[in-house]
Amino acid sequence: MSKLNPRQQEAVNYISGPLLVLAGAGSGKTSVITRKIAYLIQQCGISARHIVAVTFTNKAAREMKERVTALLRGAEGHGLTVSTFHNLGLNIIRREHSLLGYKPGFSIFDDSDVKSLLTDIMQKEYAGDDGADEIKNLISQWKNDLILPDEALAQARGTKEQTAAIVYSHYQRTLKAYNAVDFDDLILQPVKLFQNHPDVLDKWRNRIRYMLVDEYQDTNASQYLLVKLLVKERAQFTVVGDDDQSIYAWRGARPENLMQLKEDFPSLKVIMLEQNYRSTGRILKCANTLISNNPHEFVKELWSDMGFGDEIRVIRCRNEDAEAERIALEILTEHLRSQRPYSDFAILYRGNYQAKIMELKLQVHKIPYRLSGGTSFFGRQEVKDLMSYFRLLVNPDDDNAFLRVINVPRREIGSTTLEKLSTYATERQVSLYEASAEIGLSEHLGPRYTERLSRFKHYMDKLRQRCFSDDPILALKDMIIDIDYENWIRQNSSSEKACEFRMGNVWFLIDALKNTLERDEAGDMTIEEAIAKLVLRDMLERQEEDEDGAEGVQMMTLHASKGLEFPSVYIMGMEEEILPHRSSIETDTIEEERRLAYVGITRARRNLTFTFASKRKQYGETIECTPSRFLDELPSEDLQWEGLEEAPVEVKAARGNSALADIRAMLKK
DNA sequence: CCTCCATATATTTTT
DNA sequence: TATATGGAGG
Repeated sequence: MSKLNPRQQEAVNYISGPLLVLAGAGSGKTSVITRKIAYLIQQCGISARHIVAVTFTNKAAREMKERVTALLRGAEGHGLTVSTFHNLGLNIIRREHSLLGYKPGFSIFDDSDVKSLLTDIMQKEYAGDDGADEIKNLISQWKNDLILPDEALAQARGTKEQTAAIVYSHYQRTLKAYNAVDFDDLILQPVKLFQNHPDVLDKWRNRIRYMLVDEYQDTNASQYLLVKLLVKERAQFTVVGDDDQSIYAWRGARPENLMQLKEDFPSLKVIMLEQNYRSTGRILKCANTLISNNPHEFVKELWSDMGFGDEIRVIRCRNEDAEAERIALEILTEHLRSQRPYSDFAILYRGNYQAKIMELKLQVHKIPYRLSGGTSFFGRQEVKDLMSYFRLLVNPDDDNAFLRVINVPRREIGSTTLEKLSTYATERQVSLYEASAEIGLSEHLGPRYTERLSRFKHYMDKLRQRCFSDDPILALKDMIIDIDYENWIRQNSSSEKACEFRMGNVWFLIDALKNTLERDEAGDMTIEEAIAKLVLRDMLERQEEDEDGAEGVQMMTLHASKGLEFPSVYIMGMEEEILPHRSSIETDTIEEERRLAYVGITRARRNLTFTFASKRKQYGETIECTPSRFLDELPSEDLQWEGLEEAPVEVKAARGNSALADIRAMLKK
């Protein structure tokens, strides 16, 4: 454990009021938070069970918990809560579900569930499904801003918003009927609960006496309100954030919450952490210069004592192919020459689509790599199928899950049968599952079909019983064999190898569930909870990580790189329309793109390289590219340009300041 | 119910 | 240009 610097120490020791820590990139904010938790417990006599630390990702929460545990002895940390916002919300809803009108075992709808439900609603009610994505975003925005369906309808402007508001109210009713919540509800519902039931809020306030919030600049309106409600009056909290690393505004994050804090808590103390323990001086100089182009409320200037370091390179390439080739070759030679492991290198890009060529080039040169992001594990068919089975088991009202699994594998229940079942269920005001075995159904359907439906229901009923009385994991394993899921997968796979892989995912999921149940310290985790955790991606990433010891070049989007660090960083596609993304140029919101570039730069410990292509194939046609304006904003004396061979002789001679202008002039021709 | 061809469509995504 | 989705037809 390293010593804290005076500012960090101050942040740890200040407990007499609300505190905002503006922690620059690499300034050791996690140390501050973890040390502070230990301090609160060991020096201030606050019991761990009264402390709550919130993060945005499971990974951050896990890491934090591990580091705190290392600082504590024995049972000191018992009852400490370190969780994500969503997990905290989930726990609140679970404890108070009846007040909110949910039954135990409620489902959590992920993005794809939400989308399919919305398309369904729109098709049924409004004949047409154009812009389901847009409507989904609008609804999500409303929820993040704590706007309920009625209010949304009242304030909707234009036909699109009005339709969205109507769909919203319909959607919310349907979710309730399905006994389900979506991700946004995990925050919104607790806030509503606290607003409407002061007694319940008091109970939670008494439970949470000190609160710490990480990545505060990423909180949205409802998350902030949740924090505010919980800490009120007592105002015992520490929030840590960095306005310069706010890159999720498009997702509802409100970096202005940092300012808001000052107004809501006049006694707020602000501490800035500017010493960086990660990068060379030159990299930080670059980062500082770039970000100074953004308007600022608080001005930070990162510095470090890690030496000035190498020049920052900017490499111009003929096209996107040459760009990827160049990066691959550089990493290869650097790895061979200096014996540095591949995991020292990271390749960052703006959009996932850029990863493809890069991946190809790395493969050609047999360079191992790890790609994060892209199609998620949860997007896979077999995972969705299985998750739907799990969900239906703990929540029979989940029609979405029912529809997904009813014909997986084939049970000869076609669309006509389901339509009739659905009409009947709506009429009777019960779930599809419930309706499947009701006597009255036979008036609408022939015996053959009612038989098939009721057989399914009875099978699931029996399974549910086993899950709750017996060993649930064993029951689920048996289920997979019972329904001959492997055969179903085989039929739907292109090759035997693909089938094996997919069955691997199935057993992996079961394993994750098993571990979740076993690793629970309190030992009282139910399958409902375990399944909910699975939907929240919790307990899954953990296994993924320790599976493949992380050897290989790291490839990820700039967004995904936040919070990480690498000795050598390559940022590719430094071009107008890519790094300041086209739409952000159009909507005049390049500040966030600049922060994105800033995040990328500050990931690098020692070496930083930018690349860009002068020509690029896009949607079938070749287009000329202009180097990113952000390159212009960097201190030119610290940049070393390469790849200007094709440039006119005089340009070749004139490096530095005028180089970029010359390339521009040349590209114009 | 499944397969194939035409057509549209092209950011970032912690949960 | 590549990929995903949906409709038509077997």
